[in-house]
Amino acid sequence: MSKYRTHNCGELTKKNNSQNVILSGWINKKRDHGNLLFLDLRDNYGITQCVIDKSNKNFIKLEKTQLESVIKITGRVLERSKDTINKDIKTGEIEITIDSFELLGSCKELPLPVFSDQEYSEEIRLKYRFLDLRRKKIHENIILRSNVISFIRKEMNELGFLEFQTPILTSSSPEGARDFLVPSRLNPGKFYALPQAPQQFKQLIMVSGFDKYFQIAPCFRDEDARADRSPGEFYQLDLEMSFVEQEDVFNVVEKLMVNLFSKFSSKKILTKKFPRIPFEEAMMKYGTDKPDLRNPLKIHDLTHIFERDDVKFDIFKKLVKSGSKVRAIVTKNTKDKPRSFFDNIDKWAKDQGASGMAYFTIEKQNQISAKGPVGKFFSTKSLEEIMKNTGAQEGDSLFFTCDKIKQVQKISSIAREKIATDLNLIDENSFSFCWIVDYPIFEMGDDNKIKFSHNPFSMPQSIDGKIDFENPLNLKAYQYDIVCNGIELSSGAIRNHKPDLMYKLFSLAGYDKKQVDTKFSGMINALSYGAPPHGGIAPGIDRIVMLLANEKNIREITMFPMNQNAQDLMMNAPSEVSINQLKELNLSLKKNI
RNA sequence: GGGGGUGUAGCUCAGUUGGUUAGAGCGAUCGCCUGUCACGCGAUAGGUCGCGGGUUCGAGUCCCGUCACUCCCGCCA
Repeated sequence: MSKYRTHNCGELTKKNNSQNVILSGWINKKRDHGNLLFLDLRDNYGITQCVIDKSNKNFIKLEKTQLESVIKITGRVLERSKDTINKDIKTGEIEITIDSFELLGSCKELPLPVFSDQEYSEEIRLKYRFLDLRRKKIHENIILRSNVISFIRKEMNELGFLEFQTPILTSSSPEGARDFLVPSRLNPGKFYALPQAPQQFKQLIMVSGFDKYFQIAPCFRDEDARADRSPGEFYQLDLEMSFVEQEDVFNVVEKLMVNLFSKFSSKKILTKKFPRIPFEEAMMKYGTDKPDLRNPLKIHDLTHIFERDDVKFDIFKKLVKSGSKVRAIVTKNTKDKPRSFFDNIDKWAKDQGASGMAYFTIEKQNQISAKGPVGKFFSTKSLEEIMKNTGAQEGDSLFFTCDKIKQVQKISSIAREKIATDLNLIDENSFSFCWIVDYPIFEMGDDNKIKFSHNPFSMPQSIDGKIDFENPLNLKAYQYDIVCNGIELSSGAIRNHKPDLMYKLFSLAGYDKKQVDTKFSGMINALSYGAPPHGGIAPGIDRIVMLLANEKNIREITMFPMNQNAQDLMMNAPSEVSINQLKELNLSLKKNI
């Protein structure tokens, strides 16, 4: 029998009536009636009410013991009378009559109340994270995270994947995010880098013949924080498979996501087979490559309407002539919405840096007409054409925006979100997954040079067995993203396992063979000794847990997060180091830091 | 690097047009209370109004600067 407990604080029921028990835990709450004291004892498993009265010699001592102190009590389970049952806790049918107690760990005056629904500043929460983590909601989030990770491990093992660790001290990668560097003592002047992802290692694992690999992999990128992005480190479910095509990877991930999300959330998954949306189509319909498909609104291109002579909306017509595009969003049956609804969206668009959003509502008396500030510029025929193009009907409204392609995509994408939110069109009780596929390999850089738009290791798609190297900007890759509720969970690809093809693609981006050999020596060398076709993906664990826990901030699902300035306020990291440590590493600091 | 928000008691917040001694709830301390489960009642302690400067007879309040936290942009192959 344990010295500290016979039961935990979440398991006793009336079945245990009149048993003698020992419980240990934190004092969650005291209700002191002067001669009678109720004390809620809490541990990881639950809360149990304990009672003591003044006839017990321990009464005064216990009455004075601080909240959040850790105590051990011995006592007897007593079934509560009907009118004193607490239905809110698992152990609410019983209480413990305290016989004696022992103070195991005393607690000073608390810098933040643990038992409370209050919100606290991030600063105090992070500094006293061990107290913050005792609180119910975040405690449960962290447990959820643990359960999600074990579930993933179990599923992956059952699917025949092997889990391997890859090095944490590795080499700096030439492209991508900023690296965290670690100076090498044995190699003065040289640095390790922490991996941004185990990308090259997992491909090497495939070349080594292990067939299917996964890892709950820590990844390190020295980039600025966001609400959904920790500074410094995050975790991916990194996976890679040999002898597969894109659909094989999709099948594994779809099955995993559906199992995972249905096990850990009661929200419904809208489509169990995730729609595949080509990148170009996503950019057109949603203005982004991470569309929230819970949102029923779609974006329509109406540029050609503004080339018609019977449309007199000159501001847009002029812009269209100089190469701008017009995009529109249709809202169903909004003819009775107040003027303020439309004006708010126009004002909002202006706040977002757009020139605003023009709008009108389609009406029909004798013939189709448009009602609204710019309605008079549209002829009946042009309106009929708009209705044909967009599926809009009488009583529907259209919101227009006109700008250069990138800006018009951006503003229409966030307008789609804004309008749907205003009209309450998004079903918060669902998950909507999709695959974005057919990413272009290259894009035109600001310097008018062709550059890789994503991962340079992706396999280009061929048409009729041929790859069209003459038009590199048209080349598509077997590269894909998985998106859920507008959040990018991950991107992945079928890899380019042919060195010749890799040299060719790099040459299109302006790298000669020698540069490729230097930059990616490990990879390119390995691919030259018999590499299997392979591909994979790496869904972000943190974002998955955020979706499952319904949290907007990554710190709510991270045990010991850093603040926005990448500092750990509890451990005081980063910190200064001694002169000797620097000396050993052959480092010196600039004086004026 | 840039933009927005916040900063008043241990915690969460209020503080009017610039005007006497800066308040409340929770927590702490002390006292009363034997059926509470956000127990109740009474009292006490607790403040560099983030920091520095300015305007003013007078600044928590107005102005300038600065720091911290946070959200966003840039960045994130």
